[in-house]
Amino acid sequence: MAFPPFAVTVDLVVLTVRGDDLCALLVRRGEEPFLGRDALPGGFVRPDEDLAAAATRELAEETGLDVGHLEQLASYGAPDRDPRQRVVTVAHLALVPDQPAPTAGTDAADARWVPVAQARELAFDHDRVLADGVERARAKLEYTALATAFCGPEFTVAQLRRVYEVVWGRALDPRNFHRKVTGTPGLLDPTGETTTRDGGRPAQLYRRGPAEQLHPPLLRADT
Amino acid sequence: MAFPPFAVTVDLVVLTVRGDDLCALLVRRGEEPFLGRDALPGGFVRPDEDLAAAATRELAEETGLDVGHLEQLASYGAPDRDPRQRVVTVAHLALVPDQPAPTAGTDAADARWVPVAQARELAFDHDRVLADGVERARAKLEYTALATAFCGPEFTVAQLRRVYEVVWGRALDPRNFHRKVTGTPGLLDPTGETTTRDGGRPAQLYRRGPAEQLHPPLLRADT
DNA sequence: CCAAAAGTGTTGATGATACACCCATGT
DNA sequence: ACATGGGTGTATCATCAACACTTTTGG
Repeated sequence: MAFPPFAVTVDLVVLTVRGDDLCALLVRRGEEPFLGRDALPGGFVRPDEDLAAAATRELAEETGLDVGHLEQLASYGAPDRDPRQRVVTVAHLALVPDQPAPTAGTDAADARWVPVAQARELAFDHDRVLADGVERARAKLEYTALATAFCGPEFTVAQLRRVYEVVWGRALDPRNFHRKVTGTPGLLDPTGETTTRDGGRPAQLYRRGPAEQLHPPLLRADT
Repeated sequence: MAFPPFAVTVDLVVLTVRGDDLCALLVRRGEEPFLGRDALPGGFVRPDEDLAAAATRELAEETGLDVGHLEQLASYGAPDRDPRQRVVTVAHLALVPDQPAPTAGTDAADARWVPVAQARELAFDHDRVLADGVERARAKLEYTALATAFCGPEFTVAQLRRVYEVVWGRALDPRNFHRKVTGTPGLLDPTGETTTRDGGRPAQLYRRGPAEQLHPPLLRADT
């Protein structure tokens, strides 16, 4: 059977919360096309490899990161998106805890975190892919327990709230947020430990619980 | 540059509401592999064609249907999903109004509607793809105006409610549903016309309005 | 008149927001 | 003592489920 040959790649929108910014992992391209421009990390899918496996492998290669969460985002296959040949890319979204710096991996020694608000003029159609990934992350925080993927294995309610505030760019009431998340059964698993902090009352430490969905959802509407 | 060659296809989960069932469009395979089994309609992406364009073209070829809504669903690319060669398929979800029957198209003269509850043992990994499409449709009815895509250009509130009841498999209160949808600004656009009906008070006819999102959402939870 | 389906009003429960207030720690 | 941030109580407001009720047609 004759069929048109395509190259298939995976690209990764890797997001984290650093300080006051939602950041994406970008690599500087070392070859044409788009030489010198920033791009999302990614690479070819191997002949015997599933799409999810390819995404996991690329993420491990580009960064030594703990992966909080990895899911398929969408596929992009405009005929002219790569000037060399016909390429369809299956983009994936990864949410990871804040790491000191992405450890230099094999593919991309110069991978670095860039606030998504400043990530512009990326190679290929990666502006669009990044925007879709950010929008997906914002939407999913509303009704899933995904925000915990941005935190380390143990975290306080205030750290979790910080994630929501940074991703949504909106202040939340600490009191109501606390009641909401501690009142959702299965969301948070108290460790019994507390943190020593710089100048306030110590906070309870939690691990993420078994709940995946948030019911009822947290809303980001202005109202 | 060397890269592993892949075939890329689009597959379509085409859903409609017929009577008391949510139905999917299936075609009987006329060749190996999976000869004689049911499958989702689909085909190869052409060399100069976008993914969305390929989905639109296939949908037009397989059916002469009015397309209420078409969106990308997900991609599937397990190495062994097609025994002949490495194929990655980009599945799309289409919601269409109830049509008397899919008109025999070029590719699939025997395309037909099958209730999703009875669609089993499909070719390739299409059981999984269909299940993902149905779940996506169910979820999106909650917070978008997508249900109108299942209706014709003009419809009554009761017809729209019927869509929700069939897709969710759950009875809704007619009074509360009516208030909810007519009270959401931009969702429904009254035509001023009414229907003549079999034995009750005539209903107002509506067209779908400009609103895409439902705020607040309609919930399908049991509570 | 009666049946059937459209559409309205009202009520009690539930959840969200806003904010006053108390608790535990470092300096 | 007091600043800082963690955590609780409570009033007000919006929304929802439930259901009695009225309206408009066909037989």
